[in-house]
Amino acid sequence: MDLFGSAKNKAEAEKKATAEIIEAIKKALPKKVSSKLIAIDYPPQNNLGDYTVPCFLLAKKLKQPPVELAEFLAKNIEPAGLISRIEAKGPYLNFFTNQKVFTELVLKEIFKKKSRFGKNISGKGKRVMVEYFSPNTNKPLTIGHVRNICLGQSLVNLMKLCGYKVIQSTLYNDRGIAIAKTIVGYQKWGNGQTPKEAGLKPDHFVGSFYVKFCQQAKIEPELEKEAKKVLQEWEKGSKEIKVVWQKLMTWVLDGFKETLADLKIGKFDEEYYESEHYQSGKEAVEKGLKKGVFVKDSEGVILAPLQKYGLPDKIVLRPDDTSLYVTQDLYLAYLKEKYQLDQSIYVVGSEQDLYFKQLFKILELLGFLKAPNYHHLSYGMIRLPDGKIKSREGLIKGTGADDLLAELNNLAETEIKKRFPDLVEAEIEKRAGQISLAALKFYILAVSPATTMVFDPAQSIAFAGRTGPYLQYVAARINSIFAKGKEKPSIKIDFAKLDNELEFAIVKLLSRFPGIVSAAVKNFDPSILANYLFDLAKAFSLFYEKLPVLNADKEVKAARLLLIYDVKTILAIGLELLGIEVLEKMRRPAGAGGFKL
RNA sequence: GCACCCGUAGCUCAACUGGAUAGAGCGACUGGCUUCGGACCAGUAGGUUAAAGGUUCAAAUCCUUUCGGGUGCACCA
Repeated sequence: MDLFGSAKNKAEAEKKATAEIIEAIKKALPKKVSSKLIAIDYPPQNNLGDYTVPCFLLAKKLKQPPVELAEFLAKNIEPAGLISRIEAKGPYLNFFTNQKVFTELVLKEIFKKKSRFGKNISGKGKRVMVEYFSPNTNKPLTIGHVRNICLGQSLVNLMKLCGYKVIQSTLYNDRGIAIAKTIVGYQKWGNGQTPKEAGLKPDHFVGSFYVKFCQQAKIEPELEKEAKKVLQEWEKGSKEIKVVWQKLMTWVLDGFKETLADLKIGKFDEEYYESEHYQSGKEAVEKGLKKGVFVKDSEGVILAPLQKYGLPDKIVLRPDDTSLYVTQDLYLAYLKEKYQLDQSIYVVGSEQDLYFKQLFKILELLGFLKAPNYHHLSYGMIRLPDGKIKSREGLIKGTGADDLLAELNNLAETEIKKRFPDLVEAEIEKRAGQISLAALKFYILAVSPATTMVFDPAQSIAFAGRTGPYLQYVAARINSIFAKGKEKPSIKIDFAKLDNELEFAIVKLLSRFPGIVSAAVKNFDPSILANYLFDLAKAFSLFYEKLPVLNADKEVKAARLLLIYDVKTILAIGLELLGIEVLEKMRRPAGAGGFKL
């Protein structure tokens, strides 16, 4: 990842500073060098400077020791424009910017552009489909699905900010042996009951039959055969089974809708159902055969020979012409053609890494998109401290999405009541929902996707420290200052008043936001943004602790109001990109009475 | 058996893809509200980056080997 160099998307101040640095170095050198050799970066610590150029590459090119070169450059570059001071520190050439001018550029730009700050055109004119969620429809959702949804959602938001036209899609895996098992379970033990009659959330109700089937099948192995038979009859079009199937699927999807609503996830632009497409996959296979992408072996199996690409061959159609999971992904590629996609992204767990390598190769051979335009956003699974979250035997307590949401909601309510005992019930509920969701989403999104997360239902998600609620809290505090001060921020201030290092640390972080957005999109990794937002919030807290805003001298106050206003702007944009709500207040509204200090 | 991923503080995770003294949060211990919101802030302890070699001016990062964990591997979805 390159948070700096390759990001064309930069704050004005940063653009200007880097251009000046490159220019100055080139001018000071006796020989002409390529700009590529001047790799500007951020120093590891604030006191070292604002920008740094490690001189190794240049030194090699110029055949000079890096330390000497850095010293030479430090002496021979005259600070000008945004650059106020240059220091050689070993082989590093460190640049300090003019704090006042830099601050002015950054704060004004954010104030003027608001949510357009951070926006860029890297995706302009490009159509991209992000397929995520894609659940099996035989059991309730788990925390794993939540990770998928959080990643998909924030990636969509980020790409939209970068100008992409994004089509959100999902694929319901509503066919297959697991569904057949659920049908058998319901037929055997369901007694024609409805979820309502059973007093269960519909997806949990349906899932209970799948679990019961799996438990019972261990004792009665012949149940497995029964399920196979049901699957065959279903595929042949048995009316009787279709009716049951339809009923169960409707329930499950209703249940999913509730969970998605709890997670504040909106509609998908395109919802695909495997049951509707799996048979059409054969057409896709036919086309592939004609193109020579697939071959039929002696037993009548149709496969894609992929060994010459370093991948195992992939079977795409059984000898009896029945299709496989991959068959329908091929068909979907034809269906998706109508969107004239430039890029297609699949958010799916890392256990499918090989599958997607094969799929993308096949799709490329079939003449769809070129390889780099397919991307598998692969994420690690979520495990319990002592193992994996198994879903066949039913969910382990606390790992189901609904349980988890309810549990977090309770925790949040308790926290709120502890702090504000006389808040009205409706307000407690509302805030508990917003805060617990922030905690969950940030907890998941702050970890880079590839990491296998270890999750302990009892203690993993907290509300203090490096958490979603902390970020909400910082934003709420800033709001609070404006509510109390009753003054609007303005850019007609004396920027020289913002001369504290705590303030400049914030300004520098603010200036990096556009690059952070670019990096998050480029790497398909929202955790870059999540971690940045925490750093920004933390920098604000440090400032807040030491320097008063409302009680400061008039001019200082005006300047600081603009600073914190811009912090709030970026926090709000960033949190929204992560799918996290910003709260105006986290405590009882002033004037509501009865608030005890 | 083969392939891919992973191993960083007691725990959960970072580390700008090879750069400066490996950083946060939690937990532990200590301190801070007559001052804009204590879901906060400050401080202390905690590391041979699984181990051993190698490449490099520079390695948690790249290569090799070993150990440990995970995930896949053609007619499941």
